[in-house]
Amino acid sequence: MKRPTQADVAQLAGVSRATVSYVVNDQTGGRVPISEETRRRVLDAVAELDYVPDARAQALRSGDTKTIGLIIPDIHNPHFWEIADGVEQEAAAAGYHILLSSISPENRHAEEIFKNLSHRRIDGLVMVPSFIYHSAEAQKTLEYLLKRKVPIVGMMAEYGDSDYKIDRVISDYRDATTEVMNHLLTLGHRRIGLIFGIAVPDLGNDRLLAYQDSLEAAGLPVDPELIVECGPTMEDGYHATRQLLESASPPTALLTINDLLAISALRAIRDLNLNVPQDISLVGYDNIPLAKYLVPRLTTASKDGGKMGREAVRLLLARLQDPDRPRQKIRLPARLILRESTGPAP
Amino acid sequence: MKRPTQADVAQLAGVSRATVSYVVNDQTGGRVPISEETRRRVLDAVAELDYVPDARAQALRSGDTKTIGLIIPDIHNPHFWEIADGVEQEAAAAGYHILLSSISPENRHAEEIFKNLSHRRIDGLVMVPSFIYHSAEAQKTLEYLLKRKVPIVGMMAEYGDSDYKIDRVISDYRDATTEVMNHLLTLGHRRIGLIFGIAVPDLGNDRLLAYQDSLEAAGLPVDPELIVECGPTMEDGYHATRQLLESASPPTALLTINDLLAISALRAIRDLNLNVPQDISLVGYDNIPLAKYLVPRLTTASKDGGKMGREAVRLLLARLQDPDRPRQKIRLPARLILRESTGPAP
DNA sequence: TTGTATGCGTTATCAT
DNA sequence: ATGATAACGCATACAA
Repeated sequence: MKRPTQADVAQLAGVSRATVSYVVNDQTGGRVPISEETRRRVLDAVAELDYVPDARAQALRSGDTKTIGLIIPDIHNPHFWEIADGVEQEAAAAGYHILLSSISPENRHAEEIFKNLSHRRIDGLVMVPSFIYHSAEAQKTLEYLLKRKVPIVGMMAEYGDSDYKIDRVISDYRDATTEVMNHLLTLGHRRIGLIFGIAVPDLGNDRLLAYQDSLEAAGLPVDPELIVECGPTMEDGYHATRQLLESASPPTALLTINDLLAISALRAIRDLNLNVPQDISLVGYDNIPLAKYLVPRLTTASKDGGKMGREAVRLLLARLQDPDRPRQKIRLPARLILRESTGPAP
Repeated sequence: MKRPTQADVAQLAGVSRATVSYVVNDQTGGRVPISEETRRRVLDAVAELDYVPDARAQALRSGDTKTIGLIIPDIHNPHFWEIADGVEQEAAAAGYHILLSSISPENRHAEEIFKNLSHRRIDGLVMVPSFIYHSAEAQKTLEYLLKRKVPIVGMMAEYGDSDYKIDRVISDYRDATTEVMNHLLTLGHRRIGLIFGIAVPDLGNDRLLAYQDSLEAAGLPVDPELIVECGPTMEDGYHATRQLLESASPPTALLTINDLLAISALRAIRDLNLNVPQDISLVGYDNIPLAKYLVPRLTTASKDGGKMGREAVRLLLARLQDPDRPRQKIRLPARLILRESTGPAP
């Protein structure tokens, strides 16, 4: 069965198409008055036919699609779901839909997806822009969108202050990492390892930098042996941890790039018959919801992904309303959450 | 800067709009021949202007939006993210985008979201239809879409065989639960608890039913005290577990409705100074990626959400091609995955 | 208070 | 080999 159009409704109600439009869009409250009689007839016809306006035509006509693109780097990381959740909620509340793309680094389609978003004429874009840095093609598309004044909000680290002219939700783990390091140093740890499992180069540099700085500030050497770079999966993290702990002089404390890898590190530690935190202290990042249910409860740093997502959308909607407002930066500090996985150095 | 349209390109290239369309859509290979000369001029103009066709206009013209709606019940459950991931991948490969909606039970906007999907003229819909059952409004919208021949694929349990005329990816835990129960029974467990943390009534009935049937088949009573209904969050699961284990006669084995709740149950068990599996056996569902990294490694049943998602999209695309093909059911069996969290009854 | 006419950017059907 | 033109469904300025 064909979908009814405005014209069908108009015909059934015995009015013109314009009138249907007025009634459906409630312009009645505004400038165009509609008689109760007509109004009812139209509404009846709408109900009768199950008429639903066609968003494509509306979009074509009005210029905006009521759709926001969302690009996240790794769909398998709960931290990014929280962001997505926040974005979805805030957007839905404002009548916007989310076009979700997960651009993982293995995904060669990155540029294609990105370009497709432009093709779709999204009203705005929220992204974790890490993937941008290493794709010239993606950068070009970004420039394109920018030139067309498509509002873009990036959720990024402070340090990676590339000069794209976009609104930002800034949240990184630099200060939190300094806190973590001080915490561990105070507990007497001198050899602190870092499981650096990242999907894309540069991602996680906030943590790496602060880690190195803290070490130097404490007059400790930065031992490259203690920094294990690996892939972003739990399996990568598991093997990296084993490798590190089985080395000649293993660390007494371990930072992992995120809570997921902390879980696999926990497993690796257990498989080596060591205990957390007695034998080794462990710290994750992101404070994913289950972190506080782990055994032991995980010490971690928290970014509040939900809030990041909501703030990002708020920024986006504000710019949509006023395209020329000054560029904004919203800073969402990360908090250190002390739980049970850290303790005195053995 | 305004976005360039087909007309702008045509003007710059000194050709008609139709010609631009031909070149851009590569109809040249098909029936419409274009001279190399013209072709080049158009392509140059496209590059010059950074012209990107407007999907809205294309959609309006062609009738389809290259967009698939996806409705999942709980954005916080990794299982559903795996489904989403599968859907996204398969859809992207075919040039489709995903419009994601998470309809949680607390979300009063359920019908609204659903209706909105219709408003958007999505080409098809993939959903976990549990939420449908309890919203008359949602049912109406479903009927509406069905009547309009919008392809819908449901990912559901076998038993909940409502008679909507849709394609299905069937996957439930009925048989897997029977396996689980036999496994536990064989290990000597006689009092087996069930943490039934569900977001929506009826969800999880596959597990509940098989649980009860297995008990009866073994000549064991179904003790309502052993079945704790609670909400879907980890906190709910934590409290439910404590409540159950602190009761007069606690179980020696525990099923939780999903792995997330199993993690919180693990925590609760630990807080009561009990050990898994020595004091109590624990089984989850969904085999989320981190299940095998838990301490102890979690025995669970697995549904392969990624595959469910991919199959769902395949079904959808097939029906898009041939709207009148016979209705399909794809059955994806769940597997029992024995790990370390189950052992002999104490 | 309502109807008429026009255009949004495409594509497909005719002509030429 | 290319161009003119008519839809697609809607919203709005303007006319009545």
